[in-house]
Amino acid sequence: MANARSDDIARQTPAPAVEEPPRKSDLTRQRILDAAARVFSERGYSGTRLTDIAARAGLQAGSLYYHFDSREKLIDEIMHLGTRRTHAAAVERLAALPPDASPLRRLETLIENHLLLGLEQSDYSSASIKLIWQVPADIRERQLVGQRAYGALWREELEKARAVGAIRPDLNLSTVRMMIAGALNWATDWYKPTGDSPTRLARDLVEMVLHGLARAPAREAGPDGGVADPPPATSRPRR
Amino acid sequence: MANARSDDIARQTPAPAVEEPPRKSDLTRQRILDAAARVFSERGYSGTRLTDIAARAGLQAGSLYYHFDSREKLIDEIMHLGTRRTHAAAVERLAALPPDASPLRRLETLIENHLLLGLEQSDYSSASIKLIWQVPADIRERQLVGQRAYGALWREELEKARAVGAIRPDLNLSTVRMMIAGALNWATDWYKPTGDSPTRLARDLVEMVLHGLARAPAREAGPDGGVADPPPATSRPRR
DNA sequence: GTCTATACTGAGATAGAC
DNA sequence: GTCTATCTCAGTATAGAC
Repeated sequence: MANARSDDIARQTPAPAVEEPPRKSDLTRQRILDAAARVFSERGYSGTRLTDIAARAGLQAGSLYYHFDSREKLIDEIMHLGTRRTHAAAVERLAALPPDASPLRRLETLIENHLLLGLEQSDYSSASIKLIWQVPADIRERQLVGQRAYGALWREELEKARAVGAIRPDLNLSTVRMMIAGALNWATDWYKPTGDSPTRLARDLVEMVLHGLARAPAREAGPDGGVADPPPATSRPRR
Repeated sequence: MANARSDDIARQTPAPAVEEPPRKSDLTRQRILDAAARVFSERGYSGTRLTDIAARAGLQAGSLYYHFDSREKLIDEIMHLGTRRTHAAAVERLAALPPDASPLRRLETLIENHLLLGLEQSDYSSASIKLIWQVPADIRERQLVGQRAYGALWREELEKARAVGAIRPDLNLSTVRMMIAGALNWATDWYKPTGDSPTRLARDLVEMVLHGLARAPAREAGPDGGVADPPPATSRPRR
């Protein structure tokens, strides 16, 4: 799938206080993490054996234990990194918006960021999404705690949008959040690189989430300039 | 969660041609299936051991093999039943609509049916949803084949809606289908009986999917009478 | 048909040589 | 640090008594 995955967005290894040459075989540790993120995101929790990870990292299964205490610790770290990475990228992309960007434009950014990271930009993000409901409950609990900050970001943006009347006031926002997450995260599973591009998927998804599936009769332009209105009825149907 | 699950909707054991008393311990077989559906839907693929299933069905692990060749066969059957059940219930509920129900009303029905079965009405449906991306690829392939008819039903209804102009013409319908599935199916994982009721969730979900999150300025009533329009701006916010 | 007892297997984990 | 070899154990599956 993604030989070209960069995964350099928001790599947040805490920078050493002083310039140190990266200790020679913390590089191996990193290789193992990268390999594991990839394999887990491809084969899931029960489909991934330590042997697979070791093979991809170019060593023997037993050698992994020099770097990690257990398979579980390895999973913990990958998922944690995935969440942090998604979160950091979101913050970054929000910051890159013009300061007067509308709340809807900001939500759009959150949606795109999450989907693109999960689909093709980061094995860590994909893995954390794919694994969250596959892993045993204790692992999941730890992860959900770590995801609070990211969840809070979504909540804030949604509330901000509601405060200024950009979104409907009648929906339970935490339900909304979970539904959007579902639509985005499920894609991590069904997405095949042979179909629509991630960018195109993101577009349709943003449209659906913000404006819905139903033909909105005579919808007028909203107060913000950032979000495209649904195209006119004459658009050519797709598929 | 669901001691009261009926699971009698669309139970499709092929009726014997002649009236036969149900063979005494096909009943056991059924008990095993019910137990397995429940446990798998609660603990997932790798969290479920044959011992758990046996315990819930009231026998020893080894005894399962009198009724099923392998754990895999058992999973196959449960998931298959889940799909059939969801599909059959959908057909039933569509048939129960007034013949002049609008296409949007029909989509609404599909959405509600899928969500409610997955959340609380059928362990089989929950299990098939929860397991589909957890099981090994060969099991999944078989299931996806079995789901084609149900997928086709969705596709038909969506296309019908588009044909009469009830939904937007610019979205890729198979993407739409997967996004809706994601929003609905993800709920099977995060849903906790302590929050909003499934009915309430279904309402918000239908609203989101059909009309979107954005405040639609000056939306007018659609041509169909079945679907509630978004409430006025004065609605009281939730959460 | 269901039980008890046991065989088999895959995969995580450890030990010790290099 | 990484290898090879091995231990351990959980969990599926089988055998044979009842």
